[in-house]
Amino acid sequence: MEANATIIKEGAPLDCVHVMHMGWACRYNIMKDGKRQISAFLLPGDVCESTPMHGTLIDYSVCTLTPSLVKPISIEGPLGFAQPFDQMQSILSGSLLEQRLLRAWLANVGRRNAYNRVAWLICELHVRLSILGLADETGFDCPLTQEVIADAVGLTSVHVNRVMKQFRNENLFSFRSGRVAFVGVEKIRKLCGFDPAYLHLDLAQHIKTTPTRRPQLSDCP
Amino acid sequence: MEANATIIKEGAPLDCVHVMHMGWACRYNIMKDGKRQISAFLLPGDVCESTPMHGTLIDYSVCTLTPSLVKPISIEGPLGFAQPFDQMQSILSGSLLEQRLLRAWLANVGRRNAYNRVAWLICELHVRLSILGLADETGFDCPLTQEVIADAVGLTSVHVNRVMKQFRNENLFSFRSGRVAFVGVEKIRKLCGFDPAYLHLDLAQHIKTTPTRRPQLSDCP
DNA sequence: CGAGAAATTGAGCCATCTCAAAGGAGGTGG
DNA sequence: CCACCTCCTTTGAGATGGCTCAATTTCTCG
Repeated sequence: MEANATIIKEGAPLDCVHVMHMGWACRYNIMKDGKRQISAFLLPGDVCESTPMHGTLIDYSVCTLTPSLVKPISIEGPLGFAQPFDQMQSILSGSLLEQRLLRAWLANVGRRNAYNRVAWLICELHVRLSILGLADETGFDCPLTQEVIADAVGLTSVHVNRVMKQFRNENLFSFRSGRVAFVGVEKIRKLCGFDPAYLHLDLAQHIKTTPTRRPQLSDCP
Repeated sequence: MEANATIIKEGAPLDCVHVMHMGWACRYNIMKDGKRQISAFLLPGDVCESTPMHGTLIDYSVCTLTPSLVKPISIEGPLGFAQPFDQMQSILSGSLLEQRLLRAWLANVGRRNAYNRVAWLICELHVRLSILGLADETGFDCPLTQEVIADAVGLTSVHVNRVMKQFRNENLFSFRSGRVAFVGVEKIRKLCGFDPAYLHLDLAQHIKTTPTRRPQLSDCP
């Protein structure tokens, strides 16, 4: 799929599950006044549907942020029918993980200032990408626009820009031309109160459908 | 239970489910700097555990806000074992609803100003309480402190107070001595962009464990 | 009636927003 | 390979919404 392609439209009934194989996407809502709130970033291995229950009306939209490989998986009939228990379990784990992320995001937006908010998001992305083998201590490739980041953390793109500049000046990390380059991750985590364990990301394994070695973003043409 | 009693402590493993029968509670997280973010209000009929999966580590705390009647229900063994499918289904529906609420809250905190944010929360509470028969067009009893509201919507209690004053002056509703008294609900919904359908609250029925007629808050001593 | 909690109010500050313009960077047609 | 276009980033200036701090008043309840 192209960058900026719609995968899921708010209000549609769920009849099929989309798994990200390559590329980035985001889950979001558009408010009456046109503002957008992003509620999740979807990375390789993630499922676009936050709770893949057949027939439910979806309360968010999903679109790609980069060229992506998205695999749709059809669901036959209502869940809990013809579906092994294990699968149900793993859907539940996935749903649990989504909730944890959402609560963490809510706290991030509700109770941190712009500076820590952005730093925290960077830390989260770093952890998640590390698990996928898409990040290391030096940093990671990040296709996010400052405006996208702004919509995720409840700020203005202008202000995100200023905060980024501050990070650069303070020699914490730089975010330029699609790459987040760390100077020291620990320092960043400390200042924004990021706890890498908060997600219990071991759980994430349950919902991954692809093998341990994930496709690299760099594999992409 | 007393008001202000802890029902669930963050970090504990889930081994039992708590159903609210009477009174209000809230789910929250305390941040490293001591700030609190409330992520949900729990009303009669609600389950304190947002995803009752046995053994999972809970990433939030829950405490009562009023004197409450809370019924613990033990879970025998891991979920999906000795549990009928229907139950699993309803846990999943519950989890889905929690997610919808969380996304709505995130958008509320991330993308609305103080005024609309508080108005929106009031609207949500009104809808949920209406379903329980605890609210009507004239308003509802609301035991929330301005500080609690502030912690839910990412503001300061001082500022919540000023916003409340504005609502009063503009003749939209008043919030005094534990009662939200509407002048006109529709006007409020319109101004803050509240859509009563967003939660698909019909779904809520799935996770309720108590009969249609709920205990009234006013039944409480 | 007294004590503690919650609500209210004022004054001043500053974080973040808005508006606007200017500078890259990559992509495409000629 | 250049000119141009578009999208993104960067920067400035000024406005303001929401915060902090602190004092006062009102409620609630024993």
